[in-house]
Amino acid sequence: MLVKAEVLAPPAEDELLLLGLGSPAPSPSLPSSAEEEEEEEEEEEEELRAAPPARPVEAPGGRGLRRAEGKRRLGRSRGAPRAARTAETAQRIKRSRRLKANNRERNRMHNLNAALDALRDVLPTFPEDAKLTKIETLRFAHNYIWALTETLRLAGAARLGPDGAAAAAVPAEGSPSPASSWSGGAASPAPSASPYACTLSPASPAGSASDPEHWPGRFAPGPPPPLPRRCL
DNA sequence: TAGGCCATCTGGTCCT
DNA sequence: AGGACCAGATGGCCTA
Repeated sequence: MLVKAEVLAPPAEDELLLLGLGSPAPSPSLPSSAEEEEEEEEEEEEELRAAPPARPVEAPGGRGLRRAEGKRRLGRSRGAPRAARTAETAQRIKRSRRLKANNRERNRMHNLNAALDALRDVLPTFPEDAKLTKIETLRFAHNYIWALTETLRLAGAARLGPDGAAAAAVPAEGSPSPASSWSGGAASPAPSASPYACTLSPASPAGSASDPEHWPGRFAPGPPPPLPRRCL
């Protein structure tokens, strides 16, 4: 499943860019990336196009002056020495690539988060439950899949034969059949459409619980239950 | 206020 | 060379 990153992407600031209006004062720690990125990209392209005759050196804050009606700065030839200018050019290109990489990384993480959200959507939780954290979502999904698999296995065994298999299909506690006890009855992988009488316990399936450090807090592994669910 | 969670930046590494 | 992926660092926000 592919989820477009744009869904979660921050609002576009294209208009501002097109109008030549940068954000008033981007905080130093949060460089209003998209915008700055565009600027820098533009700079890089200009840099590359106009490579040999280096552009006049600008003060770090003087971006707005860059396209000042083609007016040449006086003293261009008297500017920084060529070596310094090329060094600065290299610096700017480096910076531009960094910003590009930051942008890609941001999009990548947005995609990851979108996938995580999609996963949350198909996990059975009480609606009033607080949003699962990332790690909780992954662990819950892991256990949920395990529980569904187990349910299918037991249900299949029940259908197959009367000898032993049927007995195995009935949980030891004598509770109703696993499949029917799932909210909505069907072990659908997309149960979000129906209200839930129960929710799965995110407790670990057997086997992966060996490392307690991986199961902190409310996701600590309990005894591996045949059906990790929590009916209150 | 400490701790948990998160988003973002960053530099390194691997892959195409 | 450029992009994807990864892990560490950092700072903000929220809650107990």
